[in-house]
Amino acid sequence: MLGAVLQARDGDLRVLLWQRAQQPHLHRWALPGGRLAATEDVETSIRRQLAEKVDVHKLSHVEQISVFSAPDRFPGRRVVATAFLGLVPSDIDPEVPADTRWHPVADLPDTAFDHGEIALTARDRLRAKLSYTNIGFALAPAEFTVSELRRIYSAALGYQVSATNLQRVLSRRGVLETTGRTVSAGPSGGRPPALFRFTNRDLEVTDPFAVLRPPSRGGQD
Amino acid sequence: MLGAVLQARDGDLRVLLWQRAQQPHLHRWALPGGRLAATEDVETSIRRQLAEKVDVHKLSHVEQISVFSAPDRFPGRRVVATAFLGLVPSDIDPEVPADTRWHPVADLPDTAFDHGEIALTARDRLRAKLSYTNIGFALAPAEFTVSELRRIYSAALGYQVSATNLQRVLSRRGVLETTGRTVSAGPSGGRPPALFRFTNRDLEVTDPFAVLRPPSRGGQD
DNA sequence: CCAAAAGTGTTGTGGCTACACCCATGG
DNA sequence: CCATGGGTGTAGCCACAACACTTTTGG
Repeated sequence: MLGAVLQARDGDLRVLLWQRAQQPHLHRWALPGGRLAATEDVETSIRRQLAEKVDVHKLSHVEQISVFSAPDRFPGRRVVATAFLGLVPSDIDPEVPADTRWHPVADLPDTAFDHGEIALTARDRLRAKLSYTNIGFALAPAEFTVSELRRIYSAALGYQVSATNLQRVLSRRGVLETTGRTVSAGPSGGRPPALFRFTNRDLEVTDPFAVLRPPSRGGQD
Repeated sequence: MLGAVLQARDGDLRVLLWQRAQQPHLHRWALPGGRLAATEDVETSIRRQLAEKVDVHKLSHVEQISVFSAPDRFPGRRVVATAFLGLVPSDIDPEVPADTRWHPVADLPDTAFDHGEIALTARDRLRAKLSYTNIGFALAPAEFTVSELRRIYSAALGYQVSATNLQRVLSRRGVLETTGRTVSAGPSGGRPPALFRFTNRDLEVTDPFAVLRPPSRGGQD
């Protein structure tokens, strides 16, 4: 039961890690997690673990990544871990314990066990879903300017995206809508930006990317 | 540990199910599977289970679907299942036990526990991957005509795909290649079809569907 | 020579990137 | 009035679906 909690922070995509104080893997950085209790399903459990151990209460999105089960992944005894991707909006700053840090996923420290690999898998899953779902809602505040959103997408994807096309793609898909309000311009002037929000804060697939799609007229399934 | 083994058979996408002979869920249809042994990882284990129990030795592709963990999914005690998608090429016909059948996924019988839901999840995963990967190799024989491939894709997707465009999309992506050989025409005449094969029999993503893709010139990550 | 099936040529379209251009503000 | 950042208009591209057309066989 491990959670790769990701957030767009300071221009990078970061993952929450804590530094181990005992053997094995003393001083290495690990993903937070814990054991499944008898009356929970796995998603409930990982949410509880993250709230209790690292004060992350407001995961805007949680999904399963995979089960990691190589017999030698944990020294001594057999440990099978179910790994999760969790996302935190960029305007939230949980009060994490002293041994815990947000590390850039692109520049991980020495990680315990296979936790580095898990973090990278979580990042890749997020990146893929940014393209074909509305999952950006889980990284962004409730309302934001297109510039802010651009910074978030750039951090998560690892390259600069154009604000112009970001707005256009998400609007065309009906993912983004304007609030009608604007916020005042920055200290160096410029036109005051409009505030936007995501129309839907549940995950939905917005680009079914079905090549070989069903015939346009005629029977479905 | 459960395997949803799918195959394109007789024009349908089918899943291998066996009929339970005891309580609970007497006479309902269940996915094959078993328990994880101490020295295996989960993929090795599901391959072993399927070979031992239903004589499926030649899974051309195996991947994890998800962990199913609702506390009440199994009556009595808590059972957490890791579910897999397994694929069998259409020219193989395993000698399955007497209590086992290939059921169309679109028309499932009464299933045990949540196994029906798992089979549908597996089908949806396969359908998505047919669009953006070369996963067709796992459903097709080593060599085949475009017509045969069309039948396989149509069965898996649940709607008719055009042979013309199927060949074109897969060729453009470099997924398909001709063997140079042809096979003789059918009883009703017609031009003898060419034999094709997949260029690669390992899973690869052929359409990265990255909207918001990185700038064409300039810095990557 | 005709029906049937395989395979190619070609047109139109939608969604995207790139970039030029216009808009609204602070100093 | 000009620098700065926000936002729109538009051209071009590319992968695809659709369908007309050509090719090659059996009878």
